[in-house]
Amino acid sequence: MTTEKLTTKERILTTALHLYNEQGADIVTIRHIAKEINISHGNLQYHYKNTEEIILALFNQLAEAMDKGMAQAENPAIPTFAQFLADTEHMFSILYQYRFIFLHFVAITQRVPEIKKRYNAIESNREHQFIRLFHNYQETGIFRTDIPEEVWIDLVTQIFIVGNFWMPHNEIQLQLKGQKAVRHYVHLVGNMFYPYLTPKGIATVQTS
Amino acid sequence: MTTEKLTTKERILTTALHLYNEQGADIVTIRHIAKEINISHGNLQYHYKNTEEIILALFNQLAEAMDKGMAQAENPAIPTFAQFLADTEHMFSILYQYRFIFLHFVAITQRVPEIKKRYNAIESNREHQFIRLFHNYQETGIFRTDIPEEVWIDLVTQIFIVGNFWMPHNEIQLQLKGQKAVRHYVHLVGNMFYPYLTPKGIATVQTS
DNA sequence: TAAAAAATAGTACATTTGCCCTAATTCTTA
DNA sequence: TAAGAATTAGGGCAAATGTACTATTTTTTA
Repeated sequence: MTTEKLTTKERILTTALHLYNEQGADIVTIRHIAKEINISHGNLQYHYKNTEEIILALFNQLAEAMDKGMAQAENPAIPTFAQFLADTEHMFSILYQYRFIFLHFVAITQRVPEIKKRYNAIESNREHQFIRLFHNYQETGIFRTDIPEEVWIDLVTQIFIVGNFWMPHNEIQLQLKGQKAVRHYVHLVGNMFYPYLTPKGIATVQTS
Repeated sequence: MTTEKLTTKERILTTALHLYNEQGADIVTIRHIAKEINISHGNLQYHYKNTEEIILALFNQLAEAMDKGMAQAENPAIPTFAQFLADTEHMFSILYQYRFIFLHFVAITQRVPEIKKRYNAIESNREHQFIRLFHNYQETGIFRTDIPEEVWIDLVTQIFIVGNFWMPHNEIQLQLKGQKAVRHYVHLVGNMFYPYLTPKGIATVQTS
């Protein structure tokens, strides 16, 4: 990382992200953020008219990072199950950096409707990716072929629900911090697939 | 249902529940609720010092309804998978009536910490119930016996995540209303179990 | 370097909200 | 029925917040 001076706009975003993650987007106001970086709230408002714009800018950062991660996971060198889990961990780590969004997901999407649209578009993409991946694993004999298509589709939905809401679940039930939380729920995702594996698939997973 | 006059306390709770579900607990204030039922906010405050007390009272209603539902599901006449899904539907319907809690679950538990404690206690109970249920189904040959214990435990966590967060997921992605939403996610829960079924188990499910 | 644009600081104001308090009214009960 | 308790209405206030606005300083650029 370079140590160039950050622009005010950049400092606003990093500080806002920090405060949002610490205290929640419902509590932190423009004045709080301004105070934290020692600028006037009038100045902050010059850069971002209101908190909605800041949240949207942060979401765009997240979406960009997710796009990169997805592109990377799209064509793995070796398409193993272990690789899939490593990619999932990478994705979950990115999501965790923006956890204030997912801890209050509905409130955020109500406050910034644009986010809902964008997120659903991303997820729709991701759904097709999963279906392709499953067929892939079926062809290589890792996943079972005696399961109705409908069940696979619902499996994708399950993954989405866990993917979007593991942070609230952790907040309420476990309170794990940082990578500990990430790894815990990635492990859970791994186990979600266990009963879908063939005997050969199970052998593959256990040796890796 | 009797048509006796409701007490002010009761009217406050039903009106608050309605407003919370419609507009969200973050927006609705004591003054809003008072206005809706045409009493002064001073009067409302006489009955409930603040909104936290109202929310806690509503949660207690929910907890009571859930307890009853659980007791009913505990010892089913015929322990079939179809019965299990019917019980799940009943539970999900109850949860849906108090959807304002689950749409902003983290915010609610932060605002009324008592709710977090109570809910975790309930869920802990429910976890044991599930494990017993699974063993039961294994003994009757409906569920597979070649799956590690760890995977069953994580299955319970999955069910909890889906059980607690299907409403936010619906709000953001599908926007189904009422029983349509309930049935959709109960069906999803049903499919979650498919790969855990034995061939005999699959036959049992399909004929029902 | 002078003018224009960008950035910054800070003021002002209307609204909302939680909270506290008092007065009036209605309902119980001894 | 009269005293006491419960209930109801509504005012007052401080703190917080979003928003708009002005004035000043710094940076760009022609």
